[in-house]
Amino acid sequence: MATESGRPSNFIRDIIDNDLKAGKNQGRVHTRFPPEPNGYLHIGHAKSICLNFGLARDYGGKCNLRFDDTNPIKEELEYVESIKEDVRWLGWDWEDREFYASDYYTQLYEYAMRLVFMGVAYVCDLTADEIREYRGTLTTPGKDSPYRNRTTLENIDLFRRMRAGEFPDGAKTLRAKIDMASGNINMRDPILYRITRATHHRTGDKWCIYPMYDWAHGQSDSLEGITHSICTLEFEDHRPLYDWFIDQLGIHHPQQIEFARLNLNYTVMSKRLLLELVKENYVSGWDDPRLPTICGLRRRGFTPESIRLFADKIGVAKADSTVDIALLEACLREHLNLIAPRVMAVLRPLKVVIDNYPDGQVEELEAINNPENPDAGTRKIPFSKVIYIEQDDFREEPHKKFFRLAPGKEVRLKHAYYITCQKVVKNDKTGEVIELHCSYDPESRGGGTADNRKVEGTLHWVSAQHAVDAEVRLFDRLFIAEDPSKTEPGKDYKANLNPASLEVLSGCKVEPSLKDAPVGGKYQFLRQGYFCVDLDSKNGKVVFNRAVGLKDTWAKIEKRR
RNA sequence: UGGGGUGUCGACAAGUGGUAAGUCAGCAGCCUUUGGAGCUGCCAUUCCCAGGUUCGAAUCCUGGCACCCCAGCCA
Repeated sequence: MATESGRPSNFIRDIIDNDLKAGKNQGRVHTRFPPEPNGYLHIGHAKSICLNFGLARDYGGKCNLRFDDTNPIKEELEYVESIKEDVRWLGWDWEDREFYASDYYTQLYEYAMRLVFMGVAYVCDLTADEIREYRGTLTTPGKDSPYRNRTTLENIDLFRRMRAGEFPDGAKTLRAKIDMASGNINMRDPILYRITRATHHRTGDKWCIYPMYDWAHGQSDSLEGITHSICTLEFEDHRPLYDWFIDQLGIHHPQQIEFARLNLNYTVMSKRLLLELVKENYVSGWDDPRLPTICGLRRRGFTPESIRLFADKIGVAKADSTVDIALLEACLREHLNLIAPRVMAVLRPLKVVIDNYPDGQVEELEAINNPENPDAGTRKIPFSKVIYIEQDDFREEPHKKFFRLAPGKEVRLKHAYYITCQKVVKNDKTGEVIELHCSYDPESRGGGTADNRKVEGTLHWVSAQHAVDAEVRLFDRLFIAEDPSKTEPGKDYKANLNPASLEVLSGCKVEPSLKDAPVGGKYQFLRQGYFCVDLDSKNGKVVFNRAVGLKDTWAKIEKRR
């Protein structure tokens, strides 16, 4: 995990280094993570969170959590709670600096009034359609609103009355008077306030005018003394507007720096699409383990460390990019490999009777908990005459590279004995293999023999009479297409949903130590992958989610054939 | 046709005029009581293209090309 504390070079750190060298901001570094509470956080937000909080950590600065709650129609308390939980879970601490744009509504109103007094903001009576019309297009300039030259006195009066609730929703707006001919559309007299009678999750019905994001954001940063205001690329051409506001007001000037948002293949990251998948029940909820939401990843079995590691590894730059989801998975494996206890679990059981093993005998065999960490110690696992192995670990007619069990072949049972397959029992009708009869070598107890003979394969197993039943959920990517938005004409991203993204296995057999495994507990099922106890586990029923599989060389060999 | 950005390996991404880091993926091998992990080696004579400057260019200059974002009273 060395890279997590390492300091990868990136253009933002270069800027900060230079600022520090130049003595800007009295050497302060103060960032913020500014989510809108209108949805759950996803892995893309995690990139931004780790960037902002990570910068504060590395430069001995601070990072605020600020909710940009300027649109009461879309925002809810449920979302602010989930956001706080997720940021905390990721391992970051905003201490007492939990802020809301709505904390600044009064100040923002006063700032706006200042602009009105200065003659650079006016009340406009144009309808939404008219405003769009007057705005012009990308290639043609807009034209001035007929209300643009109202007197300052009239604007003061009108703006006060907007706030006082004298006009119906949408009847008027407050606009900055900048330049309707600007090539930058954001500068064509942007709207500062709109009239909307909606109950705000924090301010209730106190306000009937709400600031636009563009008006609130820069001033909020300024009020908080933010030095480096880091945001995504699409706000690059808003920067001149934010600068204009700050300069007009003559207040602290944060420096905005834009970076490329995270894209991941085989998934979607937009809040709108995630909301649709949740609302229309394509997934089980915001925390569906197939979703790239933070809570989905958490339920899936991801650790905060693995996500932070991922954020470090993908870096920060300005070029649009799409990161391979395999990198995210690799980060999870890297962390879980170090910390996850190894256990044995048979997902698709095949019964094996060891004919020469004494009836009724049970041995407690010692098993190492984690070869990567000797401190994890050992545990005892029961062995007996009838065990289960994985169906995939037996082949009647094996390929020469198949190192597992086959008629007449000897394999090692992990931590136990060598067994040799003597007889195959099949279902008369279907021909399906339903049971194996094997012999064991009593000299091989613990997994080795005095003659040092080689066995090609080592299998995991579970003693039948001691096994605990479990349900296991296997997840595959939610979409079959690298870029789900690329579809045939007339179809949308949902056409790319993977119909096999969830496979539920019941009747799985896991070793007895897992009987009371805690929700959220993470394990490596030997030779299979990393699994996490799902919150659906209750009254003795254990449910595991496969967070990620182990690298499977055999699967690759088999696929090539 | 306006404005703002970006182009370095299959995917991310360092590089800031001195001769292309690292990670993931892939490939080959070693090792292995997990076909896991670990270890070793290979994987960009070339940086969107074309000119130019220079002893020397991914880095500087000129001209192209491609891609992304912007016309919500969303953020």
